[in-house]
Amino acid sequence: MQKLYSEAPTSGPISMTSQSGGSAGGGGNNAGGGGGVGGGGNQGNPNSQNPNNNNNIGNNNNGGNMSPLARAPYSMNAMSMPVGGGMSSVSPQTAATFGSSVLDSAAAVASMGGSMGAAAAMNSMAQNCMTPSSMSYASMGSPLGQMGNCMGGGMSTMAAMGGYSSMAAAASARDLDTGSPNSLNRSRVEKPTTYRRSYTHAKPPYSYISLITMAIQNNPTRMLTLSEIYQFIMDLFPFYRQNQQRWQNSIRHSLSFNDCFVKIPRTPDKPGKGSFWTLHPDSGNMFENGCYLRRQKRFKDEKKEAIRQMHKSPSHSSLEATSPGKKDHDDSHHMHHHHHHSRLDHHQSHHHHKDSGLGGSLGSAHSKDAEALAMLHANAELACLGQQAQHAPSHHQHHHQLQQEELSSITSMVNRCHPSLISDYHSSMHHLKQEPSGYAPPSHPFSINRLLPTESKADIKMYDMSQYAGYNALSPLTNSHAALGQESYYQSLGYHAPAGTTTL
DNA sequence: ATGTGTTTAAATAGCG
DNA sequence: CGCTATTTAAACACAT
Repeated sequence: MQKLYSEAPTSGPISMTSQSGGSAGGGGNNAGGGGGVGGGGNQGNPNSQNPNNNNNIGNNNNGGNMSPLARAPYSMNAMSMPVGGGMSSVSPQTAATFGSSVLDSAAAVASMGGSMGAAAAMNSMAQNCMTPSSMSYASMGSPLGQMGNCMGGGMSTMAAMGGYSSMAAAASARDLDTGSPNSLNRSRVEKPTTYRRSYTHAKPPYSYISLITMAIQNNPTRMLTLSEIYQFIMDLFPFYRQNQQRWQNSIRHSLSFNDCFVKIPRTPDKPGKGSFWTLHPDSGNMFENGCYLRRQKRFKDEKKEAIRQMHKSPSHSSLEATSPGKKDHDDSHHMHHHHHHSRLDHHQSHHHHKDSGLGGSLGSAHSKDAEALAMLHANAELACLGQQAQHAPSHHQHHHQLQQEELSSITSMVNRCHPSLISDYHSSMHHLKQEPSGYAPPSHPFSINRLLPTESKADIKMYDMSQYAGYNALSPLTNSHAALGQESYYQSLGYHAPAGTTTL
């Protein structure tokens, strides 16, 4: 029984022995900060999960106005559009694209998607290329969709599953939308629509790591600034328009704590706030098991790990740290992709030099490097895929069938997404992979089923489904993507836009 | 001041 | 039920 998600970001009863104390650490001087005491008790009463209090602080955007109710449940429709309740939080570009608040305009959805029943559409798309028209929708610029590279088929599969038929969508849309942007249905809202409310507040079934990965993967450059990551998440999931302070802190923590995320310094020619974040080239498909809530094993960068180790027990000389083959110990034993070194590593090693004082992996960055790097990543990811497919997870026999399917869907995604990568992709595949034969397994491990409690499957209600579907099938990005066309879309993201535009 | 990053610590939650 | 991944809080360090 995996839990679906909790209502409030907070979560429960945190008992916490309040006290904070120990200042343990302190340590790390070098790297950043360090310090403090940690854990601290939560100040206020922990249990109160009222999402309301706190945050929103200024962070701007977000909709201040959205009352919980106002916030539409994201039905697919809602999802499909950038945003909800007020576009306030939506990125300018996106907003512009859509003009008015989407949410309300269920109609829009209907028209747009009309049928887009996600599932069907997606699947078919995956298989072959789509016609231009289908492409628009399916082409999934959807975050999830594009995640294909690494997040993999899983996401897309899920989307497919979602299959909330358009009717479902329609229905919900219908309710929600009263037409005017503000109409937030006051009156109706009041009614005990608990369930609906819950949607709204429902926490997406993805870990922060998944979310970050989605965000990064979704971007053509495969590099995002912190604030862009935030924005992506908020645009996609209304849930995160609340309690920003809380989850954003978590995001930050995730970024620095997990080796799979690599920080790339901003180049002088691109002034701005923080650095760029990207995925470690070797991180591979961290969600190959199809679970976006918890990976089986955390990805660890050998070097960093070594350093950490060293840090801990200085006794071990640097030798160990340096030796490449080392470390695996702790986790390696079972599974992983790790070394199939091929050209990937090559690149990688080639690239990094300095990096943060520590192990430095990746970090150079001369503007073009950035691009190169992005490319590199793309390649790496693709390659990973290939590899993955190749020697399938021998370890856990479950998902093997996936590969084919995954591969093909990914292929199509790749084609759709980064034209420039296509060739690379092919060559990678060439290298690492045999060609897909297309047989499609009747059911795959990545299915939404895996995300739902078995027991409750039976009672999954339509809205539940649509909720999931919403997460995957359509996204603001998808639409905008469709509407603008990739290039424009990229630009709209501000990668080439005038300074300031993008980076909030 | 505020946003970014790091890091410690503790609580919680998936999963085998 | 145990192990460990993830989430949440907080304290800092730094850069803008």
